[in-house]
Amino acid sequence: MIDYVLFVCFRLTLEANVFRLVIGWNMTERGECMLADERRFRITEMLSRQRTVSASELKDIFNVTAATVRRDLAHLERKGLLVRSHGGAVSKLPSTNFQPSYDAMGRENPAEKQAIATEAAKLILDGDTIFLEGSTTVSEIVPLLQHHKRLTVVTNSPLILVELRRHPEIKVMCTGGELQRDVFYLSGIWAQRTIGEIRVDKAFLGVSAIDPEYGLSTASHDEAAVKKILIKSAKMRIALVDHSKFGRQGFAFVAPANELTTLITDSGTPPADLKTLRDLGVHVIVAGQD
Amino acid sequence: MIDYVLFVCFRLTLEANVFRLVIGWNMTERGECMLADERRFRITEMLSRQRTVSASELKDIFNVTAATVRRDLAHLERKGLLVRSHGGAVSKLPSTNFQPSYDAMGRENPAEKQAIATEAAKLILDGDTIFLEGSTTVSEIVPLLQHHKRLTVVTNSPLILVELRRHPEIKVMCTGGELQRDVFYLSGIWAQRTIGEIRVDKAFLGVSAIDPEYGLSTASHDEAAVKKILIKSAKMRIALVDHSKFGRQGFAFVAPANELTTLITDSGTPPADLKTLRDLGVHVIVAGQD
DNA sequence: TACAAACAAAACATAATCGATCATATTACG
DNA sequence: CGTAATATGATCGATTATGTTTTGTTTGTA
Repeated sequence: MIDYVLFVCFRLTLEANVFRLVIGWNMTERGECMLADERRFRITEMLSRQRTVSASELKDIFNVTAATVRRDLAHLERKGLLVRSHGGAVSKLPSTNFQPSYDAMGRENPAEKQAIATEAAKLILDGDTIFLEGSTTVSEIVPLLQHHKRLTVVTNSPLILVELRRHPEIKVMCTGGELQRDVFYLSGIWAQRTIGEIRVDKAFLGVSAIDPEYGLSTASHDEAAVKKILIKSAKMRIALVDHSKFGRQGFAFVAPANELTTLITDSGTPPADLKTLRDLGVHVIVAGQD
Repeated sequence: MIDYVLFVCFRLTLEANVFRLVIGWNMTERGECMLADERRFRITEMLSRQRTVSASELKDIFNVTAATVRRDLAHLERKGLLVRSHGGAVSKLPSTNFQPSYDAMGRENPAEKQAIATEAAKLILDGDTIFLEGSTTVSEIVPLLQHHKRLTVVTNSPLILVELRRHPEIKVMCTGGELQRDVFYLSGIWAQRTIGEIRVDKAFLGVSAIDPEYGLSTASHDEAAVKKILIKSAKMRIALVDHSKFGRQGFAFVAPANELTTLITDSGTPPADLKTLRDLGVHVIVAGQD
């Protein structure tokens, strides 16, 4: 009898307890009345360790309905902390170094990104000095530089550096800095200083979050600092933003949208956002349209 | 009584959880509650390591049917991450594509270089701050850094930078500078300044020409300038030199041989040269000997 | 070539999950 | 006290993920 009780106890508590241990709870702390914010905080805490969470697990842990879990995840998705997927969510926290995040998951919307990069490449003239910032969209520009003459390219992305080895006529410079490996991006004091010392004709910015009113923002403070200086160092500031980045606000503010000279996006972007940007004086190019 | 039951319960769950942790499980890895996204992520992770995966293998690993595996692979193929083939899939990740050209670059004496790099890695201690200079021999050290703790690596080589992304625990910094694409080496004023600002425990120098009497030299003036500063910035200066570099004099002088703390070479080097170096006070290690 | 075994594609079934909507409870605030 | 705002739960049709089955396809071997 006692064995059976123990067994049932074991089964019942096992699942939930794993998570409680993982996220640092102990048994007594869980009250019946948990605030929504508290719950959401716990979710982000889990995601900083786990990469994914499943909706049904969360339902059991917090003793709420699936609807509430969905609302929580939707909320956190709007804040840019995770991406929802069927059955749960995937972490988007910058601090989480789950290995091939750049290699693999940065490959979303390849067609849109390529279309955007094609428009961007059209803006580059022979003899230009340009800055290519580390970002999956921006790096798509590199293969399109075949036929440009006398180009100077400055970059803070090791990947772009490696890609550029195929273009012997291009003069290539690297900013240096500390490697943020989740995004494959050099930042920090060295990057800031070198960028501050130069003046480029065109800077191609990767952007992870844009809200036409709030402006550009990003998940990392370091990255924001680099972008700020880059914006000051460039005559033309061209942002490459696919539609999934719109309406988002990241942790660190970069600049108001009107500091951009040009913004290139794809046809999936809400027309209202495009209009707001144009009213701010930004030259908006929509790739994949005539 | 009930307290006792609860206590035993808790003990049991605790132990089960520890057991899980020990054997490397976490919840998401367990077949029943794995998100599709998680599975696909794992596949890309595998592909970044081994270039190909077999469908039946994946079926067993994830405890799903072949149909699901095929759908996953089809999904990843649409994203451009792999190419499907009968019985599995082949990676299309940039890292794996990139590998061959890197291999082709400097594979003259691979066995010697590897042996030299192995000796070099033995000199690296946990917690060290090291400089890895761009050179094919030096970059062989990178895969050997798996088990070192709390390392800080500074480098002027884009290749080493890219290689190091597989070591999430290592803090990585890049000097910046202008790219010399034939040797894949960052040099120039930015590189010189950043190296001048730091102090590393150990610098691993690639050397393209060494003459025990004349000293170290190289083909490019820029490269020589960087090396000179690097030698000043390092407490230990370790040169990695295979036998083919001996008895040569390059265009630009770097430093006399006695500025080296240590020199690692292979067994093909003339004993007379080794003796001269030892007489100068250089600690000479011959890789591939006892 | 013929044949068996493994693999792939398509069509269907099922269960889990999602989105939207409405109802209810709780809180905040005048 | 009443009302608005918010958070949560409940329900239902739509969507998605997965497994199953059937029917080709490829591959290796005699």
